Amino acid sequence: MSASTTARERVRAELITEIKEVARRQLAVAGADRLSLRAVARELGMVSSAIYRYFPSRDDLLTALIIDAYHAMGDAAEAAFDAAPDPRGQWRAVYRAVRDWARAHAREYALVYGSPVPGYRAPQDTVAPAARVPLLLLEPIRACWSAGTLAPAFEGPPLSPPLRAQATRLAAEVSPGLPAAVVARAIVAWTQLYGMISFELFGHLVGSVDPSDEFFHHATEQMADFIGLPPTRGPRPGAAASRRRK
Amino acid sequence: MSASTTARERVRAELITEIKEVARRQLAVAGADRLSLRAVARELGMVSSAIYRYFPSRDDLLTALIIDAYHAMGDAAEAAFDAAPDPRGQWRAVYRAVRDWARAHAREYALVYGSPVPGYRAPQDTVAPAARVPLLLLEPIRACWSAGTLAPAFEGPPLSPPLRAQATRLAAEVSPGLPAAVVARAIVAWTQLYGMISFELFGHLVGSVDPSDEFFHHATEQMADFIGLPPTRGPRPGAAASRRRK
DNA sequence: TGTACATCAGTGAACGCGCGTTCACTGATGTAC
DNA sequence: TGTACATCAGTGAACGCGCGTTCACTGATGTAC
Repeated sequence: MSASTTARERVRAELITEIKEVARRQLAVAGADRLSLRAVARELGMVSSAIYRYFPSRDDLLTALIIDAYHAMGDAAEAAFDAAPDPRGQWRAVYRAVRDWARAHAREYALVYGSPVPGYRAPQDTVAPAARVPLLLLEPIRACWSAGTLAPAFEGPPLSPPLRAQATRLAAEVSPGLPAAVVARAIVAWTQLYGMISFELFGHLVGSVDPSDEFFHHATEQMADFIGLPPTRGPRPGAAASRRRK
Repeated sequence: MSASTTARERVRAELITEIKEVARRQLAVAGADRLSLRAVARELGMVSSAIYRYFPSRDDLLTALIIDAYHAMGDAAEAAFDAAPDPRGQWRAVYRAVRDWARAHAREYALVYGSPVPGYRAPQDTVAPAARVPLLLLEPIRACWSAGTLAPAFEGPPLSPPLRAQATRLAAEVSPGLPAAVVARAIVAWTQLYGMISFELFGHLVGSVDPSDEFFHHATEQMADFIGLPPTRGPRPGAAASRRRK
């Protein structure tokens, strides 16, 4: 682990980053199936076979991009979360951050949440990064539950025994003590969020609520009510950040 | 329009159908980007250029498949709708039919609701077929509204003026008189439904609620409550059909 | 500090593949008189 | 009913393209003594 070894390793790490950046840029233009190792190499001024020093195959490069995308989204959501003043604010912040990230990185979003890339199987390494956003969404729910302030807008149907079992097992892993019914609701909201974003990005809201900003914010509050997060006291979402800076 | 002309046209129509069937079968295996005109021609025992007698380009074949997929899904949903006894039953029936169809035709579903095919732009002809399922979902809501039995589980946030305008315009096109707030809720439910199905098919529920049947049915009822459809009197979803046969 | 050797990065040619689309053409099927 | 002509379906060769991956190789960078 001498200085020189580190130097070589540093160069190597930089090139890996650079390859991923170029690949991401090409992804943004072309979509996942059009992503080509040869094109990436060309843009980097290398010969195509040189890429194989860094990624053993195209699929491995794709996997790296997928993991990066999950993390980029997780980072954005986490930063927004941290800047929010209270549980409902955190909920809003994560919703908004996920959507903003998705709109700014539509192809990367599609890579992760769109149709599975044919022939590609996601390895286990993607599981943890993928869980970051849902875990963040659970956090305000858990906090309110602990504080006794979680007040679902309506009771909803009872859980069937198998669903109760699934939700209980999940709660144990992720937020011990949270009731199964609450977990089930959270999953409903989670799927709504991504369904809404996918519809917006993939063009299915054209003709109904497009542009979608207002609808998005409305759905955010609907789902927060559905979950039972108590209303924020004081200023509304956008204002929260500026209040901090004061 | 003599009999002989019709004969030739009939053969032509049959070949168009056959091409689409083969293409659909290949889609089921490979995914949209791997769909190849040459492969389709090969399977039909034709030379690849012969396809151009029937579809001017690969994109036109894709468009035809997309429209067919919307219609297949619409047909399935409509049949289920027609067999249902009351508004909530219709809601359930459509939810279930859409999911069943999606699971049975995952690649076709992905073609339509997954990532947009790179370089492909959906022409206007897809709009009406795409609207069939959402229109079916609105139907029980409209019926209950007219009957005065629509009872949302909670009031929810007020609509911002722009959202109210969008929802009102949409209601005017689609279900005149339906209040904007109801339309907005319907869209929330609609996006939840497809988000849930996409997550299930694309593997994002692995590790939470997989298998997803129980969760799906739970979400169906949650969303029906959310919308305010009155509960069904008597037997539950599965039983409705057998009751008919009795 | 200097030399012999091992490791690694990158090259360039090649393999073998499949694709969408065009074009001039041959026959067969239908139409008009 | 029969013939001349027009329409259409399908052929086969070709154009021009890009792809992922392998392999033997040259140099440069680092390591051990």
